[in-house]
Order: sequence, then structure tokens, then C-alpha cells
Amino acid sequence: MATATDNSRYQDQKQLAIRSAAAVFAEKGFHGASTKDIAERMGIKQGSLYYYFKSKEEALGEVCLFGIQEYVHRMKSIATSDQPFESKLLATITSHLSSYRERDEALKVHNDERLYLPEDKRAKLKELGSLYRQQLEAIFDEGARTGALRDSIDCHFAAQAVIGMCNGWGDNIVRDPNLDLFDIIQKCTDLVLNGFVERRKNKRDGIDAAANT
Amino acid sequence: MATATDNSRYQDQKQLAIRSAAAVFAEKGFHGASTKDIAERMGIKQGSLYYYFKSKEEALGEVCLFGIQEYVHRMKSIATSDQPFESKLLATITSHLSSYRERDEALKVHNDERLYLPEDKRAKLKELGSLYRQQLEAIFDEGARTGALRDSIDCHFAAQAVIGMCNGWGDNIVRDPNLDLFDIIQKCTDLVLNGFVERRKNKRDGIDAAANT
Amino acid sequence: MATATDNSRYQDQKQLAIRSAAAVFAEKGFHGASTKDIAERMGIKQGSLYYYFKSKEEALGEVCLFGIQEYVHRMKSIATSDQPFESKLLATITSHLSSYRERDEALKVHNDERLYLPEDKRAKLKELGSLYRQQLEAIFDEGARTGALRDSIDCHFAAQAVIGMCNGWGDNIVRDPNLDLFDIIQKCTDLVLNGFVERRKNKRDGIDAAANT
Amino acid sequence: MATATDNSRYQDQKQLAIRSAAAVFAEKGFHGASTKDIAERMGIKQGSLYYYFKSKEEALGEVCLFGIQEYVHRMKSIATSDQPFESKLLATITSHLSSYRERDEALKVHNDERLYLPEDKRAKLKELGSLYRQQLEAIFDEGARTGALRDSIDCHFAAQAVIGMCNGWGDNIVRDPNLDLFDIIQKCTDLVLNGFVERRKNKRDGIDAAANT
DNA sequence: AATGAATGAGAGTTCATTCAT
DNA sequence: TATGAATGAACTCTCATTCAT
Repeated sequence: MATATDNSRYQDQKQLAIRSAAAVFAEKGFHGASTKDIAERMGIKQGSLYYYFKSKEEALGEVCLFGIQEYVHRMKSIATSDQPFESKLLATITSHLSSYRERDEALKVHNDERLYLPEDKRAKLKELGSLYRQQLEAIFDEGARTGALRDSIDCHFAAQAVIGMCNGWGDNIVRDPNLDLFDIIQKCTDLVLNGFVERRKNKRDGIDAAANT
Repeated sequence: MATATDNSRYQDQKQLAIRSAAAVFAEKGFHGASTKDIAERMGIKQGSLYYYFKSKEEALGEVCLFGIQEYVHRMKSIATSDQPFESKLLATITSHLSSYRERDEALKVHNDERLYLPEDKRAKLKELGSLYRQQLEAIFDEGARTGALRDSIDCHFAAQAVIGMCNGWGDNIVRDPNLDLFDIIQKCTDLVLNGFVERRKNKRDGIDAAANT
Repeated sequence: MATATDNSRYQDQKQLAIRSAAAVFAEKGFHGASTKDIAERMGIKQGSLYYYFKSKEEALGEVCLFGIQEYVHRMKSIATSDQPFESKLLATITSHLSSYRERDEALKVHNDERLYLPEDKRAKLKELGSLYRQQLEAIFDEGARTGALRDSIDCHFAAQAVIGMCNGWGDNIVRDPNLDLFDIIQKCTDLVLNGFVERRKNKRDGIDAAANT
Repeated sequence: MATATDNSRYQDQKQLAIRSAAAVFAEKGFHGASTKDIAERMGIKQGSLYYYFKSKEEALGEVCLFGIQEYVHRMKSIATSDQPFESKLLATITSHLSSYRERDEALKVHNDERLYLPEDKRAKLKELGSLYRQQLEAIFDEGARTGALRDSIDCHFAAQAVIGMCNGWGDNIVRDPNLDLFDIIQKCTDLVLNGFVERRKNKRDGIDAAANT
């Protein structure tokens, strides 16, 4: 009983430590942040932080893992689901952008700071990240095969482009808590599907008009 | 004569210093990079670096400015040119992505590390960056007005999305020198114009029109 | 209890730090002294010094304050006491010169190095120093009013001269621990009262008067 | 002819270098002053200073020597002159205090910074300084012997006290260019001769005698 | 006679880390 | 579980000094 209590206390504090580290790393970067900063945000003293992390680097590792884990997990369930392509794309973008809100700054830290981890610690993250991209590629592949997308598209490019765009918006989302997440999700999805050019039959009108100026 | 020689010697070394700093900052981040790293890459001793920069921070400032300057300048001439919308978009993406090759890593440094500059030094950069986004917005505005684009699009969103996507690719471009720049440019432009969904007919018209100008 | 112990441990070490800094500053001057010198004299490593001082400059500030504080305090009680002029003068000189022995070298540091403090930190010291001089002036004023002194004397000059003479001797006292402090005090007082010229008669009146109180 | 011109040019510049160094050392102290500071005040570049001084330390040595030299020389002629004691004392104090005005800050540098010279370079200065004190002691000795002073006085103490008082005033004189030098000289002399206590009669004898020379 | 460029030693300072308590 | 105290390595930066020109 006492052990259970102690243990859950420890787990809570550990979780707090990870979130605190994530917040500080996101704000100041890995090298710009000090262990004192992290400890203070957590409400303990600098030396006590080492009860939860063996080193600052380990803290970064745990933050990055925390940042990407569930996010990858959700991607897996999206990719293996039965929805049509458009739903999967929407779900992916929703999941990706929502991560920046829900998981605080941990995903941002993963994106920006993971390169400061030693090669071996980066391996697992890289694996997870590749998995994510591959699954997104697979979704695009399926979209092309089922006719939802042009069959000429480069699925590797498509996946990278979507990820890049989402991460770009992620910066803004983290920075500005007032952004309308749902609006951005809609517009991103629309862009990826339809681009900005007018559809329909009279699609050449715009081009003609542009050419006439 | 002697002055000219001496002066150009200094200018050359200063330029080298900026490029060295850009490379190191891009690789390790501002706080992760040491002045010793920069000096060594430049081929001088640590202390001598201060002959060219008053401080590490000033070095960052100059790298960021170097990284964004011509890039913004080119955007200006694109935005104020007579080309139709599609050409402007293509030119913008070409300019943006090419910057990552030509100017080495300076633009990446600007994107990722400029927040470590003090408020006052960041002012000019912010101004330049805003200018860039506004001009891109204006291009989209014009595209919508002339009918080249759906008039329902959110131009602010569009500009941010394109910038985000380009910066995302920028990371890859800087990291992998073997990437086919021209290919990426084509595909990004196509994505922004047409999305990935199959067009009913004449799907390549937009691109053709742009290519014809 | 533990807190009391820990706290007094810290206080002791801090006091030791101030005294060590005083000794090193007095010997080498502020700029000539290194934090390594101070730490070594204190018996700790250089970096550990920053557990007690936020900066070298702060160390100087604390040394100066330490050097002048009680010394000014004693002057206050002398000036406001009931003794006749001669006693006050003797007490002042005794207090001033004794300070150089008791408080180690801190007073010397205050005299010689305080100008290296930033303006704002110097404010309190200046205030204390002015207070000291004004109180000494007041003593001379009273001496002139009560007839103990010639009424033609310039009290401002008198105070400055006594302070200058004492500080001059202070250098010697700090430098040579074998000097007979009592002897110097007597002679300084005698000089200020009677000068070196032979009195025609009753030349010991001043001293006798002082002795009678 | 050319040599003569060059040489005098060099001598002028060297003199300027010494005065510049004196000014900077007086203001910032030896360790607080940089060779760049000195060169800038002289109107040349940092590296060029080494045409005039082999090292910063040598510069200090020359400034100190410059500061004390003539001042000691004048003391010699005062001590060996035929004047009565009072005149010699007045002349000494005049010479001492005037030095702070005429020779700018060099004497102040000698007093405050000479301890940063290496032992061997300090030897000559110490010799000169001792000479000065001894000659002043001799003057007091003579004063006591001729009856101008009480024969009980401690001549060593007297010399030290006068020097200390003068140096104390020297600080003020250098700091405040508006001080009335003549006034201070008068009052210092009066203090040393007569103290501040009222004389019963004939109190002006000493002063009169001094004034008559 | 003077300088631009570079150097290297050492300064003050920060900070991740350790450990007895 | 947490802390106060200390450490030592690394960092940014300064500066006296040198030397080819």
C-alpha cells in the first residue's frame, strides 16, 4: 500500500518533470535551458531534478518520446482504419495539429531539439518518425490507387509536404494559443486536396483572366 | 591601393566569418554552438573571431540578416512584376527553396534561431519577414481577384501555409545536398495550385499557362 | 534546528568569503585580484565562490559596506555623546585607526577601490562616508564654539585633513602589523590639537582636559 | 639634421605617451586600464604604443618615475637650502600639493599603483620615496634642534603624518580642479605648526616667521 | 613611425552534475 | 524525497603582445 502510494506519487512527479522540461525546452531550446529552469518550473530545487532524470540529456530524450509517442500511435489506428482517403487525411491533419495543443510543447521539442540527442537515443525516435511518414505515404498510395487522387502524384513528396506544412503551423499554434485550430485543420485539408485554383468546368476562366492583365 | 587591398581582405574574412557562423549555428543551434567551433571552421583561433564580431550574439544577428536579405529583396521584385499569378507563385517557391542552397544555412538559422536575438535586433528582421509574408499575401489576393484562384480562399492562411511548407522542405534541402531542387519546386507549386485530387480535365493547364509566360 | 545549523554554516562561509575578498582586494586591488585568488584564500574552488557572490563586483560592494559600516556607526555614537571636544577627537582617531586592525583590510578596500562600483551601488557608501565627514565637522564646530579651538579654523578643512592623515596611516597600519597603534593615535591627536611648535606655557592643558573627563 | 628632427619628434611623442598613460592609469587604475585606452587617448592605434613602451608594465614604471622625480628633486633643494624651519615646511607642502596640479596625474599613479611594479623596478622608486621622507625628517630634526619645534616630537611620525595628509588632499586636488590650492597649503602648514587649539599668546610667531622669508 | 591582423593566456561566469545529509 | 553545497569543465570575452607590411 505504502509502496503503491509512493510509486504513484513518484509517477506523478515524474510526469510533472517531463512536462516541465518540455515547456522549458520549447521556450529556450535544449542548450538555452538550464536544469535550474526546469526544476524551478517544477517547484523543486535544481539538485532534486536528478531524482527523476539521470541527466539533462535523458530529460530531452523522455520529452521527445513523450512528444511523438501517442501521436504516432494515433496515426497507426488512422492508417489501418476503414475510412475513405479523405477522412484519413482529415484525421491525420487533425491529429497532427491537435498534438501541439494537447501535449503542450513536447512535440515541438521533438521536432526542433531531437538532433541534440546522441545517435543511439535518436534511433527509436527516428524509427517512430519514419513509421509515421510511411503510414502517411501509404494513405496517399491508397488514395491514388482508389482514384481519389491523381495517380501521378509522388506519395513520398506528398507525405513530406503535409508533415512540413503541419509542423510550420505547429510553431504558430504553440506560439499563439488563440488560433482557431479547427479552422486551420479545414483549410489545410482543403489545400492538400484541392489546391487554391478554382475547380469546375470553367476552370480556364481564371487563367484567361490572369493572362489578359 | 594598399587600403583597397587591406579593406577587401577584411571584407573577405568577414564574409567568411558570417558563412562559418551560419554553418555552425545551422548544425548545432545558437546555444549549442561555441565560438571556438566557428573560429575553427573559419581557420582562425577563437579569440581572433572577436576581430570580426563584437559578440556571439552579433554574429547571430549578421547571419540572420544575411540569410533573409536578398531573399526578401527577390520577393519584392517578384511581387511587383507583371507576371500572372501562377508565374509569381512558381517564382516565389523557386526563390524560397533555392535560398537554402545558395545562401548555405543562413536562412535556416534565421528561421530557427532568430528568437535568441534581443528585442531591438529582432526588429529589423521581423519587419523584413512581415514584408515577405505580406507580399506573398498580396500575390494570393491578386490571384483571387483575377479569378486565377477561388475567391473563397484565406490569403493569410495561404501565405503561411506556403511559407511553412517551404521551410519544412528547407530543412531537408539543407540536410541532404542530393535532393532534386527543381523537382521539389515543381511539385510544391502543383500542390498549392491543384491539390492532389484528380481534375476532371485539362489538369495541367495551370502549369502550362505559367510555363508559357 | 537543522535549518539553524545550515543557515549559520552559510553565514559563516559568507563572512569568510567577504574577509577573503577584502584581503585579496587590499593586496592586489580590485582589477588586479582574480576570483580564483579569492576562492583559493577561502579554501574553495573558483566556481564555488559564486555560491556566495553573484559577481566579483558584488563581492567588492559587500566588502566596502562591511569596511565602513561599523566604523560609521561608532562615529555616530561619538558625535552624539556628552564628552568634551578633546575626548571626542581622541575617540574619533582611535576608532578610525583601530578599524584598520579590527576589520582587516576592508576599510582600505573601501577607500581605494570603491570607485570601481557602479554608480547605484556607490550611493549608499557615499551617503555613509558623507555622514562620517559631517559628524567630524560638527565635532570641530562644537570645539570652536566652546572655545576649545581657535574660532578661526575651517571645520571642513579640519575634517578632511584628519581623515586624510588617518587614511595615510591606515595604509601603513595594514601593511605593517607591528606598528604601535596606541602610539600613533596619541601622536596624531597631539598634532591636531597642538601642532609641532613649542607652546609658551600650559602646553598640556588640552591633553589634561581630555584626561579629566 | 634629419636625425635631430626625428629624435625630437620621438621625444615629444614619448612624452605624450607617458602623459597619456598617466591620465588613463589615474582614472582607471593600472589593471583597469587597457593599452587600447592609452593609445586612443594618445591618438594612435593600440599596436603602435609598443613603439614607445616595451610593455604595459614599463609604461607604469615610466609614469611613476615621471611622477616622483622632479618632486623629489625639489625636496632636495628645499632640504639643503638655508631657510628657517617654517619656510622649509611651507615650501615642502607647497611643492607636494602643487605636484598634483602641475604633473597631472602622474604622482597619483605613483602613490596608488606603484605596487604593481615588479620588485626590481620598484627599488629605485622606493629609494626616491625614502629619500624624500628622510629629508623631511631631517627638516623636522633641524626644527626641533633649533627650538622652532618642541623637542619631544617624533620626527619619523611627523614626516609620515605630513606626507599622509598631503596625499589625502592630493586625491581631492586631482578630483576637483576648482579647489583653492593656496588656501589648502596655508591651512595645512598652520595645522602642522600650531594645531587647532587656541594659543595663549604670540601664537602668530611661527606664521610670521614663515611669511617673512 | 605606424598599423591591421592575429594570437594565446587568462579572466569572469554558468551550469550539469554529485553527494552527504 | 529533497536539498545545500561544492565542483570542474566549458563557455564568452578581453587584452597584452607580436609581426609583416
